Amino acid sequence: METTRTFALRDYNLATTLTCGQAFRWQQQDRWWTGVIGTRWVRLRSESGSITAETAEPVADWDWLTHYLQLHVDLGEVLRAFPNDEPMRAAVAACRGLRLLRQDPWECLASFILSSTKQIVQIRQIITLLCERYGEPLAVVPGGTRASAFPAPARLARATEAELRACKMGFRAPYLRTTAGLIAGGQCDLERLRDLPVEVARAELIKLPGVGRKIADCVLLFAYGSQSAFPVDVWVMKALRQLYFPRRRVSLQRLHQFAASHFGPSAGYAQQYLFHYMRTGGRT
DNA sequence: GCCCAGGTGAAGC
DNA sequence: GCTTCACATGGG
Repeated sequence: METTRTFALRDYNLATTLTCGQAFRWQQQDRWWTGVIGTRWVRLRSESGSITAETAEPVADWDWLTHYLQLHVDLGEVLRAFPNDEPMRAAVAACRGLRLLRQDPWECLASFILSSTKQIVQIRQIITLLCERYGEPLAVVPGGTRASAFPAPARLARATEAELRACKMGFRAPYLRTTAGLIAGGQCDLERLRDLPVEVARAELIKLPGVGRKIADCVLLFAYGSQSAFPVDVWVMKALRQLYFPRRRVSLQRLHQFAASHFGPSAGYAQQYLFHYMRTGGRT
């Protein structure tokens, strides 16, 4: 049992991974990245060849952290499965060490319901308010900033629409509240979806209010790890059209077909590389 | 003021 | 089927 542990690894850009728009609660404080994974407060520090983690309370088994960070993944193997074309070579060069996390399905689903037509900085604001107001307080290190767990579905289902709107989520409030109720009531079982074929799980997710193809694909990829999920938002659409179909009109449906056939067994990773590449304009 | 942001659902054709 | 529009809020 200890509160600190160091993990040896390579090809892991912690800062890019935690801020590239897949998770929304990580904050930089001095040399540490502070966040919450499940019901544990944790902070992470990256050094060359290792990541050091510190928790508030002693930990016997660190699997929750290595699983979240996907430390066992061989990034070289992932990248070798990318198509060998110019757009992907440029994206890889711009996103050194970018990894996919493996997040909690409910937090991921709720976060992306709040993401629609919002900039990442605003999504972070909304989620911060939501956690402060409705999440269970967590133990932190002495002198650490207060922290809360992501609010449980039942807690958000119990909030009023007006209360949720006060967290600045606007028209997304009824979507979040109703979906929270369906999860809390067991009409949708997020743990069961983990074991279903990806097409079936996607169809189940899309039944939830405020969840369409894009948000369903985010949950399939970021929470369940389905590499065939390829979320197409405005940035990825821009990337596909500019880089693969310049000066042509291509429908969203056609882009999905192209993505499904072109990007291979690391498609989900390829999507995140294109997303980050476009958002940062090729800067690292 | 204007356009845009990790979209979705409903209404119109 | 596909296209258009409303929906809140804040950044640039």
